[in-house]
Parts: sequence; C-alpha cells; structure tokens
Amino acid sequence: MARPRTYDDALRARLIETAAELLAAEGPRGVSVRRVAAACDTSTTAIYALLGNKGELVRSVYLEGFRRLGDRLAAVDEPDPLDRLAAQRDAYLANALENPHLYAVMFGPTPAGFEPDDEDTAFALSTLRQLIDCVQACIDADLLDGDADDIALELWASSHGVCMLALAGMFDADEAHRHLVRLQDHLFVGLTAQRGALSGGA
Amino acid sequence: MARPRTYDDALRARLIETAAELLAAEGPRGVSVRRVAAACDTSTTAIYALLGNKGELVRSVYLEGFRRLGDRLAAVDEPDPLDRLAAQRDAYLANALENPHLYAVMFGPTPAGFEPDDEDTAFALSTLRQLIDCVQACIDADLLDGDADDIALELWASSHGVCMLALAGMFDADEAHRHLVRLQDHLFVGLTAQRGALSGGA
DNA sequence: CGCGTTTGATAACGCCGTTATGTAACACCG
DNA sequence: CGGTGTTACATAACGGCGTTATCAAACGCG
Repeated sequence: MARPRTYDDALRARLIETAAELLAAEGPRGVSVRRVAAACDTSTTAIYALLGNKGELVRSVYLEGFRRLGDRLAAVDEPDPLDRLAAQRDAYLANALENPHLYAVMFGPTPAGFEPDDEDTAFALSTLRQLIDCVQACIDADLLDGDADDIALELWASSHGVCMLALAGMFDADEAHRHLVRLQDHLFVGLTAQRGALSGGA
Repeated sequence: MARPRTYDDALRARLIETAAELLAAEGPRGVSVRRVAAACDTSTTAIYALLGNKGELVRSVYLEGFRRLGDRLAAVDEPDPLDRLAAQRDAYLANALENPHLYAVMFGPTPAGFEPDDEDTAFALSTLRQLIDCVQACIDADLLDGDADDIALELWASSHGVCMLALAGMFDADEAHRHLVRLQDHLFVGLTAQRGALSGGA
C-alpha cells in the first residue's frame, strides 16, 4: 500500500525490553513513554500504535517479569523432589532480589497506572505450575501429604512474604535467605508432623 | 510579626488525612499535590511549607498507615497468649484488606516518588513490637520455644505473604483467611514439633 | 496612619501521557 | 515515468503534574 512499516514486532519487543531495563535501573519514575521511545530511536507514537498506552506497556513488562521467573524456576534441575523444592525456593528469592523493580510490578499493587486483569492473574498463577508440580512430585514420592495446590500456596506465600520484606528494606540478601530457609523448614515440619510418631496436634 | 498563619499543625494533619483518603479511595493516581491542597481549601504552597514536597506527604501517609496498624493490633485484648496471637493475625489481615492502598504504601516498593529511610523502617518495625511481645508471652508460658524475634518474623512474613497475594488479586478475603490460618497452623506445628514425642527432624 | 515584615495565593517552568495534525514515503494507474 | 491516493510516522499541541519564583495581602509597631 504505502511506505514500509517500522512499527513491527521487533520494535515492539525492543520497547518492552527497554521499559524493563529502565524500570530495573531507575525504578518506576524512570519509565516514561517519551524516554522509552527515545531510547529505541523512535517516537511516542510507536508505543501507542504497538501497545496502546503506557498501561499496556507496563502490563507487557509485568508479563515479561513472570516469564523470567518461570524461566528461572525451569532452570532448576535437581532430580530429587525435595532438593528441587529447595532449589526453586532459592531461585525464587534470587530472582526477586536481582529484579526488585520487576518484582514490584509483578506483585506490588500498581506502580504505574496499571491493574492486572483476570487474564494477567491467570498467567501469573500459571508460572507457579512448576512449584505445584514439584510439590505433587513430593506427594507422589510419599514425602508430603495433602493438597498440592494448598501446600504450594503456603510455600509461595512464605517465600513471597520474605521477598517483600527484604525488598522493603527490612533485611539484606543473606538475612533474607536465612529467614526464608528457617521459615520453610518449620513449615515443612508442620506439613509432615502427623506422619511421624504421635505429636501433640494443634 | 505579620499576618496570622493558617499553615499550622491542624492543616498539616488535615493534609495527611486527605492524602490518605484519596489514596484509599482512588489509589496512587488520585493523590496529587494540587488535589490534596484543593480538597483542604488551601494552595499547593501549604504542602511545601508544612511537609516539604510530595514525597514527604506520602511518607507521612506511610507512617500514618503503620500507626493505624499498631492501633489495630493494640485493640486486640485476648488474655490467652495463643488466642491473642490468632486475633492479632486476623487483625493484621483485616487491616490489610480494608486499607489496601495504605498497605501498598507501607510495604509495596514505592508507589510514588518515595523511599523509606532507615528511620522510617525502624518505626515500621517498632509496630511489630506487639507481635514480638505476644510471641515472647507464649514462650514465657511454655507454649513456644526459640527466639521471639525470629518466630515473630516467620509469623509476620507468612501473614504478609498471604496479604500481598490477596491484594494482588490472587484470592478473596475468605480464601485469604483460610489460607493464612492453614499456613500459620502448619508453621505453628513446625515450631512446636520438637517438644512432643520424637519426630523425624528435618 | 504608614511602614516593614511575614504569609500565602498566583502563575510560571519543565516534565508527563496522550492525541490531532501535518509531512514524507511508497503502490498504483495513466 | 510522473501524478495521485493512501498509509506510516514524526512533530507539535493540550491538559495535568510537581515544584518554585513572584507578588499581593494582612498584620504589629512606631
């Protein structure tokens, strides 16, 4: 029809990547439509043509954050289910501490003008499928009892709680890891208490 | 000296209160220096004279949020330490769910251009003194063993994790409460496992 | 009553997100 | 091969933001 387009999927990917980098480097304040466009040697129009508005740009970064978390969890390759669980726990914490601003977009309530919808939330939850699968493997190996979804959620919530407190400046990486390990150890004991000898239930 | 001042502590309190209300009602986007000033029938200058800048305004809201949480925890009045611990846990969750935007300012990494400094963090941690005291009471009553600070942190992190996931839209209030109770029950079992009969340590 | 000082409202500056407007680049047709 | 229509994109404008310089109004005091 007319002149060849440069607003293509490659530019779209670069825009999201640049936004994620700016977010990681300077925080929410560093991400502006103008800056992202300029860093990609294009104009603000590109963002509106390819993404719609700034909220959609941030949403793309949000989804990218979960994709990275998923990749990181998938990179864990421990044959033993319990070892895998511990490695996933460490990978989760490391990912949060190394990408604090991305983590903020993923879980912090709306750093910019963006609210995840049900579809976004569903995708986010799907990232945790690997954790659920690992828990299920433990159950199958008779190392845990109960509902895999519920147990995975308990593990996730405790990891998430420690990550958020660490990111909020409550303690540093080493302390965070120590606290997280202790917390999940206790939780694990609680989850397996009823299987050993009789213990005072409560 | 000159004309009587209207930029007094009363106006200062109203500005903070108004900012907190706007934040709770409309989220971070609803809080602007202009709007807060207009809602208090004054000009933007008042905020700069009384608070310094917008960041300080948000910081005041942050501190106000911890004050409210502290009041809510202090309102718990159960004589039995274990009952008190459960009531504090419920109060914590209720406070988070009823003040989502305040909770976001308190724990979400920087919703506006504001980063809590060490003093802010210290004040925030001091709010948890009541939780630590309650844990210590349990220890004194021989209901728990271990370090009160560490145990309180585990309880807090797990509460916080569930609250954040609930606020991120992962589940509703009832589900959140169910998950939190189950998580802390398991954690509690883990924390007391070594006291009963011999159980397979982990 | 007028002067000096202090107070606080107005208005300006540079940024933001967003969009209307204008211009440049190509495909097609004569 | 040049004109023309259509599409693609950059520029520039609009309103709102945080922040601050500027200026008018309000009072105590001589």
